[in-house]
Amino acid sequence: MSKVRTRFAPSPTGYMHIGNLRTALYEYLIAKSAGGDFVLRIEDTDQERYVEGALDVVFNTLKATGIKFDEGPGVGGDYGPYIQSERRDIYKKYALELVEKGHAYYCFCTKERLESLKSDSTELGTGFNYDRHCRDLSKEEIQKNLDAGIPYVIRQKMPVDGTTTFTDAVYGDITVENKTLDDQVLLKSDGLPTYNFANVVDDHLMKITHVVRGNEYLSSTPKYNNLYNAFGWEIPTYVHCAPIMKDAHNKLSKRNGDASFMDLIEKGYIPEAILNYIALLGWSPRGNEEFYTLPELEKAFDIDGISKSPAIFDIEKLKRMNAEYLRRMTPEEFYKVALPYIDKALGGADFSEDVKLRIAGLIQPRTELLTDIEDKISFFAKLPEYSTELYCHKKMKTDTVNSLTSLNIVLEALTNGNGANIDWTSASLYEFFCGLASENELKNSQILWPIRTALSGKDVSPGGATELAEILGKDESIKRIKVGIELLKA
RNA sequence: GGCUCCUUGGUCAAGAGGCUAAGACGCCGCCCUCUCACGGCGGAAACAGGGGUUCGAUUCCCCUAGGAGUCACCA
Repeated sequence: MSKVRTRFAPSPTGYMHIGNLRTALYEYLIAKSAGGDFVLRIEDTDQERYVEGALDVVFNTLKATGIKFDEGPGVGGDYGPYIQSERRDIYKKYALELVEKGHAYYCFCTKERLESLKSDSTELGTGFNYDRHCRDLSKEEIQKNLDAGIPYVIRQKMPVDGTTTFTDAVYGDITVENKTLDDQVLLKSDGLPTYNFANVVDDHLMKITHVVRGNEYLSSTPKYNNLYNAFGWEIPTYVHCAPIMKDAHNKLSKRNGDASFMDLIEKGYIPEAILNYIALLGWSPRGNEEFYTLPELEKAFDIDGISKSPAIFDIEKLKRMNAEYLRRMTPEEFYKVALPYIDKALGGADFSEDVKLRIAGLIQPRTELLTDIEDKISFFAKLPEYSTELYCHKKMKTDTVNSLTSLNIVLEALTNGNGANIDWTSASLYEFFCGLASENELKNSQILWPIRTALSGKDVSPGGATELAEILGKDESIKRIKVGIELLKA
């Protein structure tokens, strides 16, 4: 059996959507799980759709996810060029070969004629198929038209009777009647091939063994097979994938304003989580494990696990997975990815590396998206204005009155009492505050909650009273407790 | 409309004739707890409908319904 080769063949539209990325991932995994090659090919045969900088989007996304291509633009390979617009002459040659063999023909029909055929067919409510007007032109007529410089396309000559059956690795055998097959255009009048043609020619020439693509191509696959057969080429294994949906009725798409890979990164998701999540959208592993690194996916992936029905993209599950990825990082890894967000949250405030490391430790289990960080920790740099309502907490049995009492007790103990020289760490502060509570016949929470509130100025904080105190340091903590006392007095 | 495909909890999904129909996200409850989160435990929640085949169908066949794709000199 020949070496497995797959290809990712995006057209450069400047937007790498999630569905595309998943297709690339599956192609990559199919190749790598079999020790094969993964090829990147750019399908830019439609010059009108070309977008400046689109290639970079493709490159950057693949790079960010770790999906490396073995051949393609920039890295080369034995089957280049890998950009279709640079392969123009190749297609023409093969198109002519097909004409020669009697499987394709010149068509001189004008756009106007085709338009009117089309409008007729919509009126009748039937589908549009080219009426094969030019299918049986004589050699002389063709030559005359060519000599006269009349623009032409080359069309594929479909069989008229019988059926065509093809096998898809996901959907199984699919049979269609040949009479439903259109004599599709292979070579456009601008000399460039259609996708339908370029795709087949390139996949063959590049020795692609597994064609992975969206199932919107399912219905045109019989035409491709007729093309392979006309050339006498080996038909690849087809792997058609159901789409990723935004909801029950709409695909995820740029048009709907849905997030691209890069959008998700900007929203604070990390590439590993995104990749892991989309691998599971439309594919299911053998066991119950859901977390896979790319190398693990290479081992676990199999075509049998690909599902036939569309999958709705669930941002909640992605979020959860992202959170889990962040938690599973070592503290050092987390610190590294979180640092830009931490620095942003802390503004210009002067915090040592050590303190930032400890802040990271506090937020690591509490962060779902990296973009959550700023809001969670900005109070470290600047105490927000807050309402004394925050001191009232039913479960903690606190209100503004006993909170004031508690804060005064704490302030006194910390400045003049036996807490004045306390070792300023979370553990010893915790012990000390609990001691204060029992001395004054208070619940721990009646001491700790007011402190936590005074230190953070927030209803929730990434850590309790003593954890916040340790990070803020003694001076700042006392300062904030005083602010709290003033607020409660007023 | 023709053709093709799809249909298990709200979502992702396992299942490949006999199971109390997995697991995960989300949701609810309890526990843990210096708030929140994390973690632990538990719960509610599904085979689109109807016919067959079979001793027995989520699983095989047919029909219906619903949904999707396609019917371009776009990919």
